[in-house]
Amino acid sequence: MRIGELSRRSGVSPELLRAWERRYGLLRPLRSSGGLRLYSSDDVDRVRLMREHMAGGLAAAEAAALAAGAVEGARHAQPALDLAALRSGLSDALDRFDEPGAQAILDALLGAATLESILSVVVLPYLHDLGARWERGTASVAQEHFASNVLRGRLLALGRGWGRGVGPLALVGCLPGERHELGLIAFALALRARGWRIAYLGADTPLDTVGEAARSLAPALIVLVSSTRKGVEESADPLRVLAEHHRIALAGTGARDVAAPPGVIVLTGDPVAEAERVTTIVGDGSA
Amino acid sequence: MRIGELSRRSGVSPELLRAWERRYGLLRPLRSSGGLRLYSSDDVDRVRLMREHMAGGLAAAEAAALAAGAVEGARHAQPALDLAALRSGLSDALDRFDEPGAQAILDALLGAATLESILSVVVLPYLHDLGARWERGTASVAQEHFASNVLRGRLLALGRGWGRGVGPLALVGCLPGERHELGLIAFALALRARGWRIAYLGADTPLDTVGEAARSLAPALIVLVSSTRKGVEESADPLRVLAEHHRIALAGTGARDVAAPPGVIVLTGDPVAEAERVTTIVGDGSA
Amino acid sequence: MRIGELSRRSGVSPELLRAWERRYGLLRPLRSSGGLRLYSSDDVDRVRLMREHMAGGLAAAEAAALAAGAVEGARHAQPALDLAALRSGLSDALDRFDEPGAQAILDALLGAATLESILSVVVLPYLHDLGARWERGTASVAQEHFASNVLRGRLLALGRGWGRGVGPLALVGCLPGERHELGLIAFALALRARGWRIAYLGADTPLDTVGEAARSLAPALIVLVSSTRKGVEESADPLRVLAEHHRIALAGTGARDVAAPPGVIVLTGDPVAEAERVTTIVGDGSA
DNA sequence: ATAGGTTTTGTCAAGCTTTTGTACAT
DNA sequence: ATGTACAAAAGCTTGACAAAACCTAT
Repeated sequence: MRIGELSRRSGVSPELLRAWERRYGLLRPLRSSGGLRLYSSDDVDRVRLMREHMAGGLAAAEAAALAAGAVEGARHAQPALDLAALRSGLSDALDRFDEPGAQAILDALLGAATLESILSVVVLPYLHDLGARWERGTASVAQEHFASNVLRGRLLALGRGWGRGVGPLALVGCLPGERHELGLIAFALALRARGWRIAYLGADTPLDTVGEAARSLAPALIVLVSSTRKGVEESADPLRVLAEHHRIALAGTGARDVAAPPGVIVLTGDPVAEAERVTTIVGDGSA
Repeated sequence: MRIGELSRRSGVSPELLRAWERRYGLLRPLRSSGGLRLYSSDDVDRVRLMREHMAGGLAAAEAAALAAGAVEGARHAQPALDLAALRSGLSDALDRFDEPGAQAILDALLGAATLESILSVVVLPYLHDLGARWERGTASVAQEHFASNVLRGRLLALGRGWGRGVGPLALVGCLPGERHELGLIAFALALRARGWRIAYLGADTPLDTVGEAARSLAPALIVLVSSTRKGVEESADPLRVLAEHHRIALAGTGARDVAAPPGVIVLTGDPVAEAERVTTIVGDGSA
Repeated sequence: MRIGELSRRSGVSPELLRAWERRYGLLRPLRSSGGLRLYSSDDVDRVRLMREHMAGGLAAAEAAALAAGAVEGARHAQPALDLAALRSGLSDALDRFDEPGAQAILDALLGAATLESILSVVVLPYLHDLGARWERGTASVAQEHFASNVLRGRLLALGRGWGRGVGPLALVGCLPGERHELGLIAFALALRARGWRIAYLGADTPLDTVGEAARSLAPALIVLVSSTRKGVEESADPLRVLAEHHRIALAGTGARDVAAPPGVIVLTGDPVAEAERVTTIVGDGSA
């Protein structure tokens, strides 16, 4: 806003506002191409605060120093959308086997936040937490089954049509024995958001099955997930063979600290970040 | 649409619209073969947004930057499920009599969101908006008919089989003279999602027909809708009689501020919320 | 009809009708042997639509483009529905790893047929056929994985919110070792269509997990599925224990010809029919 | 606080083109 | 029926202008 509007909102004359700027540096407005001062709504707060301090008896110079600093501080204390609260609400609902409640929270999330932030701030941390509670024995297997199925249904629905388009094709699946497909779906969604096409094979996919599909689809990338190191080691030989003909990425906690066959990209970070990285790698190489 | 129509809809003179385009790039209309500017309905929104910002005290240049940026920004930081965009897409498709386009958007919505949120965030607001436009004369009767028929077909398809099952039975219909059944269908779907069985009588149902049906079906609840107050008042006497033998709920904007006969539940809120409330009431009473 | 009649019905002068034809191609009348224009009743609609659009403020050129397109669109939108053809189309699309194609067919199905008929005429026979082809070695494991995941995502989306409501609660899951959950989902959907609430535990659920969930949810029925006889036999003992406290139904081809523990309902038919039967049994008993 | 100059923005005008309904001659 | 013509309405571009708001400097 320009100086007139700021004056109206704050009750301080334009001349005085300019004086405060020159003398105390209270405000640092941007300038238009013609030189007019352009203020933000923060500046209104700053000016109001300054007036309050002066009404409280402070000298102008002191009031300005306080007002300039205070608004900076307040800025950091305001969360836009309370993702943390929604995450714990989701967690509670799923623990209670409350499917409608969980769906309602997911609706709210999907309508208000980006897919990526939902994945990396809500869903993936929730899964991680559920896994930890399961190991400590404070979450039951039934809760884990129930929650997985609710989330899986929802995430798969978001992937509807992910095979369509003109982007590079990613063939995605879990290594044999691996049953946790939520991380894989999250990864596939993150790839999809970057323009990839997805062919989804799901949980517990034998490697010769992957090979079969790869022969007929000729994907630009094969993504395999395993949450256990053992799963990766047991598949080491067929992986090596597969890697001779296709570009392969290996993800999941099981892929860490494993000697990957040559040519296999190891993805150790979170799905969203790694999807970005893989997109860069493949994009540079092939396009 | 051409500049004159945009001017009429937005309340901004053609000269000014051209000036805003030249100076701030607020709009980027297509051109006809002869060079005339052709605008979309998005542009109406943009201009309205600009005027709102100016009414809020912003200078034209800043207001334009915000209005143009709002669309850009929405595109960049897209929520996973952009309900607002889908709603306006639906609105555009129906305005254009583009039935396949509308169906595709409904497909996408049904795949990704809960029926409830689709009803309360997309369909019902759309109906409300259509009604408002119709009153202002900016929507034609043909458009309203077309849109109603597409939505009614789709929603009724979702209700297919809603009479089956084990839940309490709701007998639903419109009061005599009432022809807008979409709100009623939405209400019935929300009840169905809560386990009710539905017997659907549709638009413009004489009350003795309702009485007959009620005698043979013994419903746990009769839901009647009227969008006009007059409709409710004219049916006051037979309603009173019906209420002696059955539990009745009265919904629709016509039900507001009306002296309801004793024993009649008046539902003034949106269908989804009221379906929840009614379910609680009846659930407490009977189960 | 000739141009005079069309003019009378549509309220547009013959000269103007000819101008619209020449300029915008709005109508393409047949010609009599003498060269007179011959119109169909569709053309009346087109002209009326054009006038509606113009009344709505659109310029003639734009109105004509919309009117000509809308009638085209409406024509394409009503092909009769051939379930058998759609089923084989679905099968082909899934065999080809063509996810978008499969989704489009599912869209068409869901828009035009009841869920029940889709399940019993398309999805379940398709699964049966896929199993048979797999045994004969004419379908690959990769195809089966891919198809299962597409269908599972779609069916789970249809079940969204199935935990809500006032109906009896069914706790559903696959027996340990059982990985084919599509039949289970179909069964759950058929129950839901009859007013049941569903708590879904998914594939490969340990029986103590089921017991845990049952203790906290107190379901009216527990549904367990197994496609192999071996799965049932191995779980015989814990099943007996579970049956002492809960009403249990056992479904899937594995449930046939097995000596069921006392009190366990054995469901040997197709999911839709058996859902009906179970609803009758439980409905008679409790309501 | 004032003076004198600058920027911003809504409006208008002139001269020409496009669009579109109607009319007329063949 | 066809083709052409015509005129009113609406639109385009360029350019200008004046009031309001804002700038710097004194």
